[in-house]
Amino acid sequence: MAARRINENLWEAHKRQSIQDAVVRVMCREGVSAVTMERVAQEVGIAKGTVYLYYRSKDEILRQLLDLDLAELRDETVPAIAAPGELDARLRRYVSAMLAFFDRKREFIDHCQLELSPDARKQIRVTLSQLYREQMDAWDAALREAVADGSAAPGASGAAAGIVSLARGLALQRLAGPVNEPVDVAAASASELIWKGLAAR
Amino acid sequence: MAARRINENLWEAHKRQSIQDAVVRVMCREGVSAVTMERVAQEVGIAKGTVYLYYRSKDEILRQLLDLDLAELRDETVPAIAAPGELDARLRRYVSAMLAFFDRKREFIDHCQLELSPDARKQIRVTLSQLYREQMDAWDAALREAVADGSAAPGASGAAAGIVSLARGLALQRLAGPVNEPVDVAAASASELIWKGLAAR
Amino acid sequence: MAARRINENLWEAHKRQSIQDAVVRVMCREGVSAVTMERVAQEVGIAKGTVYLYYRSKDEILRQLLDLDLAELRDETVPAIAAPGELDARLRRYVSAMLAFFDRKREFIDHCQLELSPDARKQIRVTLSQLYREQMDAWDAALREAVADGSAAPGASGAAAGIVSLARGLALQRLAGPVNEPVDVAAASASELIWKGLAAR
Amino acid sequence: MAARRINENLWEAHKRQSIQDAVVRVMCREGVSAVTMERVAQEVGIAKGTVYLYYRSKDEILRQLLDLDLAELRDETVPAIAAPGELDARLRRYVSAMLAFFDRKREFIDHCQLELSPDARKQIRVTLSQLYREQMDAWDAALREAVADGSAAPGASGAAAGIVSLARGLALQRLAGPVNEPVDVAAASASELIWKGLAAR
DNA sequence: TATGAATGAGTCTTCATTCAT
DNA sequence: TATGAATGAAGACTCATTCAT
Repeated sequence: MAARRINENLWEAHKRQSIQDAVVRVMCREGVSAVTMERVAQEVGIAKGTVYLYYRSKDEILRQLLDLDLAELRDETVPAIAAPGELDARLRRYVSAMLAFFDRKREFIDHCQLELSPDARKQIRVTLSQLYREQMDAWDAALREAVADGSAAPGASGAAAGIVSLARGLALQRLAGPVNEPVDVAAASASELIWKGLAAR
Repeated sequence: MAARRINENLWEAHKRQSIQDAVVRVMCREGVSAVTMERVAQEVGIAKGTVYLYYRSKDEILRQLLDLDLAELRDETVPAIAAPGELDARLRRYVSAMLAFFDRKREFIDHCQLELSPDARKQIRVTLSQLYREQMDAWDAALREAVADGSAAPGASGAAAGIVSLARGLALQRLAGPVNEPVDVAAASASELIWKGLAAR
Repeated sequence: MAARRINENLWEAHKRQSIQDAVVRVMCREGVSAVTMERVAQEVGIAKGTVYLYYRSKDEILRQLLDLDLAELRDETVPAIAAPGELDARLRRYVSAMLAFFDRKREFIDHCQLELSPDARKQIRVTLSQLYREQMDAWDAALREAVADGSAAPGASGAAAGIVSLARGLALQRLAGPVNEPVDVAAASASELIWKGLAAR
Repeated sequence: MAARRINENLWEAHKRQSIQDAVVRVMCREGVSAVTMERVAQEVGIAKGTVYLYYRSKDEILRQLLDLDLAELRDETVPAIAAPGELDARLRRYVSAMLAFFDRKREFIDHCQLELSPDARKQIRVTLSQLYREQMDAWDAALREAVADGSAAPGASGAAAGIVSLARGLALQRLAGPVNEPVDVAAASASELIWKGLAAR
């Protein structure tokens, strides 16, 4: 009986997942405006009405899609900043995580800030904003510590915003065009830029 | 006759401008979904049908809107990179221009990557991508030159992508939340971050 | 074998009854639009598909519901008219029965004239119409008899339609607002109105 | 200019009227469930979207339809009760007005208590209830006066509810089946029933 | 040139009914 | 006999676009 219940949940989760996937596929291939309930159902291979057995509304689908992605992004970045290890290594890993995430979500993220109800949009924006704030706070703490123990230059502690911005900008950059470099390489050069600076000494 | 023609063109340009302005106003105040032809016409103070005398379609309006903005962004950033002067000053001016632009367009840009036809979206993306490529090329040239004359560290020449990304990420960062610092200050710290790096020496 | 058959029939009748009851409960508590097959099944505690083992369609359920109620109304009113006893007492009992029925069905009847297929509606209308015709016929007979034996005024024999109408209107009146008087009292004053008339003598 | 404005209003009123008429026609001929926006538009001979230029929603159409009818019913009945003249004549005229109204609206009214949003239904019910209350109050006053000047029997003053109920029941009676008698005749016998009573004297 | 009434394709959503298990 | 996931027809409503005036 319990097994039965678990299987049902698994099945439902699987169905929800396939709907989410279909949304992403349609969005990427055909653009946001193609994401209609009809088209999504067709993509999954089910009837329009069936989608409503798994989601109450179109809005709920998109909302969950973003929620899950934002949670994923948080889990992959914030802990990396506070992790033990040398600061420059952490910097590299953080930028790496950012780039990898955006590479993975590519076109979806690029499209997805829209077609949500105004409420949902506001919520997403708040969440995203909190997330970057968390990253900045983590960097702020990490930098202060590094300055204190001498591994970073005095004054470095103000750079948190810059680091997060660089990672974010780099990620968006990669979304726009064809990806030229592997994540690791891009992350390494960005980290080095920040770490060493341009100036000749 | 020629004067007549010129006046007509002036008049038409003026009308098109007021339509563009109306779109931006509505978008910022009421959100993307409020941007209907009806609402736009009402905002301009003309009839719905009249809008179609100046633009073939809604899509054309949005497309032009973005085109103009992108051109503006290009004019304000690319020349700044190649301008004469010290490299760090140019870096600061470049970042400054980026931030100022996004600050100015704030809510509009934030909303506007959508509601376009798939074609228009693709075009915008290409244009934007070209623009950032131009910025990167300009930085690449500037950096090589600086390395050659010793004002930048050897190796700095690979940092073009990072600089552009940082500026872009910083700009988006400012779009998300309330703006805390003036453009100048933010640009100065970002530039310094890149210029000096974090590492203690 | 026969017993088996009887049991099955009993079981089926029981199931059908519980479905009918569920419909009434949902209709009264949540309004007509809440009466979906899903909601009804849930109220009975069975699956949606199971309902279709007992009724061919939603329409059939509602049709039977009304049929049963109309039969009930008939059984409670028509015999009362022809029953032995003084005419004014019978009048009072008739009106009483009408009011009691509508009081009992209250919200149900009030809602139930709809959501039926056009066919079903027509049928119900015919049946209801027949019922009131029966009541009128019964009153007509009763009145003629009373006139003949001198207990009613000559001319009273044309009043059948009026009596039935008054009872019906009174019943609907009570459906509309909060019920102020007990059935007996309301029936007594209505009967007296008809029996004695308004005119000063 | 003013004329222009007036013409526009006339035109709009005319359009709204033709929509209302179409709704009634469809409702009567094909039943409530046939009243879809599509069908209504088709009946008027316009496009679906055009209906929405004149009414915000389906609900608004039905609501207005009922509002107008209820106002009409009120205007035709309440004043008749308080009008000068003999009480029995006023009784006859009142019943007459009720019957005439329901005859006129026939099938429409019979169908129309539904398909409204719960809110609208509640409002209609309240309004209708108030209307009958007004009729009862008017009768109450009229009866007291008549008792005071001796033209009605003492005790008649309690009959207001009965009169209104009789008229209402009679009206519904006529809705149900084919109409056998002219309004006048039916009203006359109902009035006489109430006025003289059944009892032999 | 300007209007705005009219259009109808397209969207989300509901729910009676079916059918494989 | 019972289930409930799946279906898809149908309905309300929106809005870019057209066109007669």
